Amino acid sequence: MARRLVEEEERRALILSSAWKVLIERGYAAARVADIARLSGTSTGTVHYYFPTKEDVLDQALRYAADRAFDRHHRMLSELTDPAERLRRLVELQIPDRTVRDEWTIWLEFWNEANRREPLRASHAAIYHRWRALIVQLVQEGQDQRLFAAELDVDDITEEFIALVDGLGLHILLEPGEAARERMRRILFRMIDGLRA
Amino acid sequence: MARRLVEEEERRALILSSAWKVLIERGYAAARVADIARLSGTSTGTVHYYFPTKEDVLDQALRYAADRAFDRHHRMLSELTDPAERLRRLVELQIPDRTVRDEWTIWLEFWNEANRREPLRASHAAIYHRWRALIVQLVQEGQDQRLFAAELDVDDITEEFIALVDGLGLHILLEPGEAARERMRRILFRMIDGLRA
DNA sequence: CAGGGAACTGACCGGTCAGTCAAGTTATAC
DNA sequence: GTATAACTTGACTGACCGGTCAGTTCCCTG
Repeated sequence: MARRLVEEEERRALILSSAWKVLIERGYAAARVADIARLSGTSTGTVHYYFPTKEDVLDQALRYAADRAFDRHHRMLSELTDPAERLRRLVELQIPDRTVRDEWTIWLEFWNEANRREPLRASHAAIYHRWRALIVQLVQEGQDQRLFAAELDVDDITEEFIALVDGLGLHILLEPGEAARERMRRILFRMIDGLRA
Repeated sequence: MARRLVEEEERRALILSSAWKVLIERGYAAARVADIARLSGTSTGTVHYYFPTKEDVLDQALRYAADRAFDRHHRMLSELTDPAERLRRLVELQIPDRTVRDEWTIWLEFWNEANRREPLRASHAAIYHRWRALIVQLVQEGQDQRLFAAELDVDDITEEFIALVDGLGLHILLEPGEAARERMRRILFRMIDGLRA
């Protein structure tokens, strides 16, 4: 019986976004159901009413966070048209600073959990697949417009780009500093320049 | 009183290597002192005799693992002389397959914990500093021998190399496959070729 | 060989927390 | 207005586990 579907969905989203905050604050392992309940303004009973186990809430919160990050980046890109410009914007959006620090923390937790549990690994793969598809599209557009060299292997370029973002982002997360951020920008911008036809 | 210094050190090393196995098997958060004790063939009391808290054992096990990995790689490199050859060997040693999978799992745990606790972040930074120094030395040797282009920024090249290894390794860990391993090799070898004078 | 301290043991204590459930509240249908 | 089902609550239970400590064993020294 789907009597209060809208409110029910709001409730779920509220719990998930609380779980997201708890994940950032305490991490997957130390997250408590009571924390999520408190942040949501409800009780532990209600959290369990919507999500059978703690694992369910946290896993869905990880996916929820990744989806939202993807959508946000996707939206930001639609303002631009030039493929190289779009790639550069993508870099800017991911350089860890005070505000995107949280997103990187979630990624670390996601990687770790995905490495341990098959079902989550599948979710993770789906999310990365979407990321790759986005980059592949940008690079292909660049080639179609004769802006990027035609002989480049699109999949290799995509993998290299994402690996560089992940690796550099990770390093900045663990050893922050303006110089490191500047270097991430420099390295990736140079790579993007190298795509030119 | 340093009566049984040798045995004491052996004991500590035994406990640390057990902790290392538990870290791989269950992860930092789910590791139990009782697991470490069982694997070491001792009691939880003994584990606590050598290490005040669980955090102490696990943190030291992380450092222990990182040190051993570094030493092993360092040793493998000493067989070679050509800088480009050495870099390629370094890549080969880090492509995740059945045997180095464990090492990558430890890195994931290390990153995650370092991201949450300042003291561990300092240990992590020290370990990465050593890694960077190793690569910097290899690149500089290449430049000194006129094998690598002199105008390259050594620090940028080093950071790019390590970021690529971390990013690609991470992706293979989470989405294994021969094609992905082949791609990691291809991308990094191409980068190394690009250093040529 | 006796004394003493280092090394070791594992039962136990105390705190934590996920998940349950019985009782209550609110909304809907008719 | 009443019956019914959805939803909410939070006290409670049972499992888990880190760290302690009283007691034991082992080894060294004099």
